[in-house]
Amino acid sequence: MAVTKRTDLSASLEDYLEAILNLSADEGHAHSKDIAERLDVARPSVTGALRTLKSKGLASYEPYGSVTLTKTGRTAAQKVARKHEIIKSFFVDVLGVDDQVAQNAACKAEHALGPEVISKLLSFSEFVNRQNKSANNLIRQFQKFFSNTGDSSRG
Amino acid sequence: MAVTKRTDLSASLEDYLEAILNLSADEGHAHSKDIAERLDVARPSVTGALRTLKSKGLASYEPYGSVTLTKTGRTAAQKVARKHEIIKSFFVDVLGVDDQVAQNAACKAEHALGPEVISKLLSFSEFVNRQNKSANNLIRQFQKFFSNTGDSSRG
DNA sequence: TTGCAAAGTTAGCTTTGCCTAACTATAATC
DNA sequence: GATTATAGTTAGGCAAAGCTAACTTTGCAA
Repeated sequence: MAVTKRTDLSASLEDYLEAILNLSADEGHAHSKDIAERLDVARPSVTGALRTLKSKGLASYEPYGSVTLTKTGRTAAQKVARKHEIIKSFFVDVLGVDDQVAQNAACKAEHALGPEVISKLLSFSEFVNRQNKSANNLIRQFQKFFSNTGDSSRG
Repeated sequence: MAVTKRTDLSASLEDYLEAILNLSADEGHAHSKDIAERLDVARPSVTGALRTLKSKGLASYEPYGSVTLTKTGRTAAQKVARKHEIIKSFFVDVLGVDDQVAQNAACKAEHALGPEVISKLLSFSEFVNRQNKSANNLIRQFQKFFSNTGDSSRG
């Protein structure tokens, strides 16, 4: 098996990578200030994180310059973003969780779930979202089932 | 709405609570040393955590004495343990994830998922594990579907 | 009953990740 | 080209959570 990661990234650094990736996609560039806003963090915290990302070879960045991801960094960021998408889509499409709640939960869970779980979660969503009548029907049944038995006081 | 928690617990403190609860159930008592072993942490780290739990009114504990949970502590611990069970059972019974992998993933995800998601996840597992033929059948279909399309390199 | 091993604690240190206050660089406008 | 707002950095600090090394307590066993 190929060696993919030498050092595991912290949840925090994964968040920074994801923010840079998303800002680059949404705005065309990732400014330090925008990263701070997106992560709801003070500007000096971003400076520090960028230094760390650079030292790990994940981001290209010069003081007062703009931020881009290296190839390695982009790959890592995409992995996190993909997890996020998969988890959120499962929460929304299968479980019927509210979009904003799903978004927040996915933000946290994306750092907790490894490849085995993610892979199966994705397959499950795909399976269920297929033009598979019985699967679709099952989800509709579930939504109905939930509205009878489930309520938020059970959490 | 009733006030349930004044201060959110860190993931780490939740882990300690859960360990104390589980040790008490499994062994009849929770010794500091056993908590350290279960959480794979050094003994002094446990001393510190117990002091914190005590200061928050979650554990009863005197230096060199034994550890028990207060009523509040037990409630909090049970909430965490219940999340763990729900998540793990979903991973194993619905997704067909390996038991040990599911166990580890649940350990981490239990700190990330709030009541809305947990509640729906539970209902979904219940729904699927019912003597509901079509649901059962669908899960079997999924396992088959997965073995064709899913593989761990997709994570 | 003494004496020793195991359990628990203290002291002191490290890392991570965040903060505020204050300084510097940049770039935009007059 | 000087001025100034904005972006970014530095310095210094704090809290959480862990660690090791060394000390104290406790309880069992000879």
